[in-house]
Amino acid sequence: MTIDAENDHHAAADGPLDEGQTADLAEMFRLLGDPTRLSIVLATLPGEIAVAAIARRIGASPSLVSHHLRLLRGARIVRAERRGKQVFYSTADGHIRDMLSDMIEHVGEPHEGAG
Amino acid sequence: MTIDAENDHHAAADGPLDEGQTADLAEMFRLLGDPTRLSIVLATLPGEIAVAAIARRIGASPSLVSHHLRLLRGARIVRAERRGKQVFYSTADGHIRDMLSDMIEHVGEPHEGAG
DNA sequence: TTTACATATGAACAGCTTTTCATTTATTGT
DNA sequence: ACAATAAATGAAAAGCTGTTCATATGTAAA
Repeated sequence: MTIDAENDHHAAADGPLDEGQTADLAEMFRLLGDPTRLSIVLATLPGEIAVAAIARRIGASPSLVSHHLRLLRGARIVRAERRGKQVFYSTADGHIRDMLSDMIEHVGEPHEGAG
Repeated sequence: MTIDAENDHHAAADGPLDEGQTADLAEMFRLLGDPTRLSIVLATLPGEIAVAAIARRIGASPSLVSHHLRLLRGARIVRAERRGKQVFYSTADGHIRDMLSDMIEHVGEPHEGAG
């Protein structure tokens, strides 16, 4: 056995990524693709922040923020840590932070053909 | 006046990005967040490719691919060029290509805490 | 235990999206 | 003009998602 199941499952040569990786990447994009949820993630970028603070910052109800945080936690985009009554959220790891920082830079830069 | 309207519009200090930029970024993520559409974009990454070729590659109907391509064109994620009967699509510009390349690398790398 | 606060969860509604199928437009060759 | 191929479009169906409101859980202090 030189190849394992992870690389094989009847891959349809989707491009540089196999079907599973493409699905994973899409799922991540999907979660970042809602403005409320993206704002929540961006709010966790500078450092730990509690649910109510996120809610105030982005102008949403704590309930809504909590619902979204559950999805983001599930996808390991954010990480939770309880301290007393509050739960502090932060961006899950360096990958996510780097990725988002790159994206944020890209958004600021000018478009081709818009000169 | 030291600040202009672009930076002011009663901005709720959303983080590093203003409300409009956050919405734009979310819209882009949203479009990449569907597996079919992401596969289509990935198929355009290596170079120009016609609609029917994309359809074959990802195993979807030409009609479906065309519908998705319209959305991707609208968001300037891909660019179209007709040559004869066929329409060749490619990734719109360097930003998008860089961003996606970065993402693809990130997807391949190991998770923290999954050692 | 009771009160108060912070967060999480469940159910339901409204609106949106993806997909399919049928049809149409564009282009080339006979 | 006609036929053949490639792509685009429109309408309708089926399923999914974001949001709200009401309620529950966890935590700390009185």
